[in-house]
Amino acid sequence: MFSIVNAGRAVEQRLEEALAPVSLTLTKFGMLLHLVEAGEPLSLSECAKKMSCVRSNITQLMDRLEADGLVQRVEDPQDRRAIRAEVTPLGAERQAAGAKEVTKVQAELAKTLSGMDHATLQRALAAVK
Amino acid sequence: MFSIVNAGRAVEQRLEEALAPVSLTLTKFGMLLHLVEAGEPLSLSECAKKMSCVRSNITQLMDRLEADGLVQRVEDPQDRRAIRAEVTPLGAERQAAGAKEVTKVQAELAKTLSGMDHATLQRALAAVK
DNA sequence: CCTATATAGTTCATATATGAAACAAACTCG
DNA sequence: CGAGTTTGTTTCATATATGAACTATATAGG
Repeated sequence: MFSIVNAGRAVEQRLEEALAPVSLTLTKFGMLLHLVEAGEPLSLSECAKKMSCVRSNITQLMDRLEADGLVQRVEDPQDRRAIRAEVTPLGAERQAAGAKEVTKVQAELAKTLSGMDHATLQRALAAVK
Repeated sequence: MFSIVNAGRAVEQRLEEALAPVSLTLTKFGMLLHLVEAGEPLSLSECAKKMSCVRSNITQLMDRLEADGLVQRVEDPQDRRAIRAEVTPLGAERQAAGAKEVTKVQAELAKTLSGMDHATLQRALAAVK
């Protein structure tokens, strides 16, 4: 059981290290990825759902992303309560750079797990969730 | 790759939920477990090594464990710089209660993964580390 | 023996996470 | 329509984590 926890943390660590050179953390990269994939500004509540975390966490994350100039808070004309997060050009650029690093880690990991049955592994890990 | 990270987080979450009723977090339980297993007070640096974290983290963790009355800082007569963490009777009791909960989660997880080749899974997860 | 360095712990700034409480805006129902 | 509820965001207190800077002690070499 602790092998699963440790393996998860080890992969996280590797991703953090890979993203550090492009000045991103895994959390920031994940948020940017969701926003880029969505193709449109997402409300902070939607962001919280995508990131599987509570909303107050997103408030803080957006503060940091805005301070980095990667994201901008924009008002929602449809709902005056809502605030949407919009990726800036710099944010999109940074996300793309991060994606390259992540792909590298993925390739390394695939190599590490060569010889294993990926489908079986995938099924086992999915079952845990 | 993200399956591994997610699976790890999911297991962590389940452990946190299982430990909550005995007023422990996974971090606190882990620290108590190491101390109980050691069978003697450990210096805070040794604690950091066991927990695979930096020493400043242990300073804070011990502050919380001491506030909970689960651990006590004791001086080391051999080395006046060092401070050792000693489990209190309450701490030992709490650790034992936590261990029961952890065992339950382990059993559930084994059931979830029944039909899978545990050895293969174990090997794959170990390879990632 | 004294100086240089290493080790032990803490403090501080910061990142990430949660959950409770507060507040505004939107919505529902009688 | 207006009261009560839900939804969206923020603020605060707290837990967990890192790394740099600081202090005290130990230890090694000249």
